[in-house]
Amino acid sequence: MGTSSLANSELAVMELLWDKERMTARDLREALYPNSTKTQHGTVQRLLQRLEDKGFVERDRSLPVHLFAARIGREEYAGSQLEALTEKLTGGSLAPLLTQLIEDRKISAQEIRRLRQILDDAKGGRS
Amino acid sequence: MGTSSLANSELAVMELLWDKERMTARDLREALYPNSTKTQHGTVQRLLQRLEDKGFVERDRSLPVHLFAARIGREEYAGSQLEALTEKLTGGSLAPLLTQLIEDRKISAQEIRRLRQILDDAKGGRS
DNA sequence: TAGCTTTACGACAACTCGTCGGAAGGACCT
DNA sequence: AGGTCCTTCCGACGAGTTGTCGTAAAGCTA
Repeated sequence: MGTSSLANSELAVMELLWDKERMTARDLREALYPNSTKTQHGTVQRLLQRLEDKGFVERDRSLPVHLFAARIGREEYAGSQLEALTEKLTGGSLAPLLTQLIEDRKISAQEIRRLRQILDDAKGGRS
Repeated sequence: MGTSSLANSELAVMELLWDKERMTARDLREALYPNSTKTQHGTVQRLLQRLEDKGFVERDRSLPVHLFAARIGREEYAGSQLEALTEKLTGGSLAPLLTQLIEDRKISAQEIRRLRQILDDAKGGRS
């Protein structure tokens, strides 16, 4: 399904949840706004609610102070974004993008080796 | 630096320019809106102007009827978008994304072979 | 009860995107 | 010259998104 995409502030929240697994709104506020004026509660709550609406965040309401957790992993999100990108631009094929990055020297030799390794494993190791 | 990104209608224009190399606004209007009411030439002009502002399109003003051409290729754009994506989500590394796509079976065996081929060529064939 | 924290939500400004409409100018024909 | 087309140029608008703010309601703790 079309996993929608994350805006900047939303991504910042997700980054924290990807690192810490379970946080309260207060934890997030303190991490995002070091000198937290009181007004920024609302901002964080707003972000969390929208992320919940979009299905990116899970909210544990069993306690009065809710706990938030990422519902989709960073890799999973990154993968879906990459898929959307190839779908939109190259008919779903990754090859042209990879070619371009290599031609532009955006990929190091080490990264190339790593990618080869991944592809080799995929070839042999399908269940 | 940061090549900004294309909205849907803008992408539609670029797709045409990527195919045809040089077009007038009229060509574009007819391709985009088959039953072109008169009002839509403004829309196309608007899109073209914004694309020109963003640096995606080049406008030849030497004739009264301007000629438009893509200033960045599809592959180049796709590559820059992929680069922005990895930069934002995985610290610039492509490996996690590739792993994810393979795990989710989003990449066919044929595509995997193709990617391997590209990587092999890159390894041997650097100038 | 008073005080503090938290949730829930309405509202807002800024921005983007796609679209519309109209002013201005040039080319061409009669 | 006048009229008609076509084109460029640009202001504006409605809708949607994003980040923010303010505040009402609810719940705990003392």
